[in-house]
Amino acid sequence: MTTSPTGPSAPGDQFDDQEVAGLAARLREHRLSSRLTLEVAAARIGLSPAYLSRLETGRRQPSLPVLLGLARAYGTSVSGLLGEAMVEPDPVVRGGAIEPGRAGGWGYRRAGAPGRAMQALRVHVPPGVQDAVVRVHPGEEWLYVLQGRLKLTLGDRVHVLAEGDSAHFDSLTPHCIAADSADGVELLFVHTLLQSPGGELCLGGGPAAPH
Amino acid sequence: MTTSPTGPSAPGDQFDDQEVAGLAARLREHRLSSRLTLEVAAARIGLSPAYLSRLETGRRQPSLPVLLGLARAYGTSVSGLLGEAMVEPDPVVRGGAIEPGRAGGWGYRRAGAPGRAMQALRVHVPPGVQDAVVRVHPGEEWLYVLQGRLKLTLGDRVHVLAEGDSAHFDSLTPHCIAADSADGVELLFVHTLLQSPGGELCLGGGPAAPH
DNA sequence: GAGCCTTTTGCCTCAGAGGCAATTTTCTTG
DNA sequence: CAAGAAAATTGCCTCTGAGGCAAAAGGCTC
Repeated sequence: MTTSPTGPSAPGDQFDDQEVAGLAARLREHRLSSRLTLEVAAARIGLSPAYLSRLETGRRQPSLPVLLGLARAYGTSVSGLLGEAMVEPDPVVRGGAIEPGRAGGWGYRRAGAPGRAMQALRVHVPPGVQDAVVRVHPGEEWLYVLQGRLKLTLGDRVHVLAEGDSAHFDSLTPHCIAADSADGVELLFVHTLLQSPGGELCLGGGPAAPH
Repeated sequence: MTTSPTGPSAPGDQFDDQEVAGLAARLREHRLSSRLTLEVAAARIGLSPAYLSRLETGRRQPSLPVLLGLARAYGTSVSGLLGEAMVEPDPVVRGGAIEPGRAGGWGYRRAGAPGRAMQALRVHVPPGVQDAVVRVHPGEEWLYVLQGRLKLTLGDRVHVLAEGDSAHFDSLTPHCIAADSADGVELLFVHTLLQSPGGELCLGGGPAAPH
């Protein structure tokens, strides 16, 4: 296709859409956010730096194996690389939402206005306080580490974020956080409540430690 | 890749996994479940029947455009065709250097995952650069000053925010921002496309007040 | 057996994937 | 600002393999 000299090619001749265009940008984004040079990233994936550069500038289109390799290397899916709308293929609804419990010992203060779809908080998580509760609720969450190191558990993966790192995830992903540094961790926390079913995000609970 | 005559090709040389293998079967499945002949389906997608047959028997691998065309024609996603586990994009974005230049003198770098309702950016606004454009759009906006002083105009009021201050307002409020310090201002910027009435500012200095 | 429909295969072409090496650009550092 | 190093891009080449066409198999029904 695409070629067919005489080809009327049926409806939809140019697939070379946003998707493919966005791919290049997304590839670069992924690599940069991991602070990798072309050389390092390429080696890791099994490509030449030159070729990777071409992919990131949209001058080449990856073959399927390469595409899969890229997705794997960057810890994402092909769908993610293509910026594809996340179409849930199966209508299966996973097991019930877990009621958020309380974890004590955190201090926080509102950093945004209350009563909105989006909530922003500045939170201090003292060391040693384990957030044993796994949270699951609708909406989106974003956080940014201001100071210290954060241990963020998403699903079954544990990420350690340093100062300046941020995370963005679906609140439906079971998640819990804890400090990973001696004097706790300071972070900004923004979340949306797409349909808030009474489930107010309960960060505080315990005695609000200052700062 | 795959080729590289001398190529050690790093870890993970055979991407030709289940995914690619399954693709063939899935293609056939999709076509048959629609009761289409190769000829009809191929015409619809814009391929030759022969080639489609080869794809369905795993003797060829589709290029990216073809893959997208197939997904579209069968009303599914690439991910679906590949039988990919729906892997959420890596939620962690490492902090790092801000890309200079882009967007009218501003430097910014995505701090959250793309393609979501909520977008997070880390922005550096150089001094002197006036954001002449007054923005108005649906959604909510939140920002946090990491460094420097920010002049924020909301409607007809001008606010000056210092380090640690944040603002939360409705994007429908005409707004524009500028640096108010010699070496520009560094800020975190989160916005949603959701709706919500009202709009206020939250000045906050240090760590603070509880709940 | 002959017609008809669908799928597979042989064979060809040529675009383009992908590597290498040289060049240019960007970042450091004196 | 020049010198050097590191990163990114580009020129050029090769050769795989995508993808078309047309002929060759199966599979029907009559």
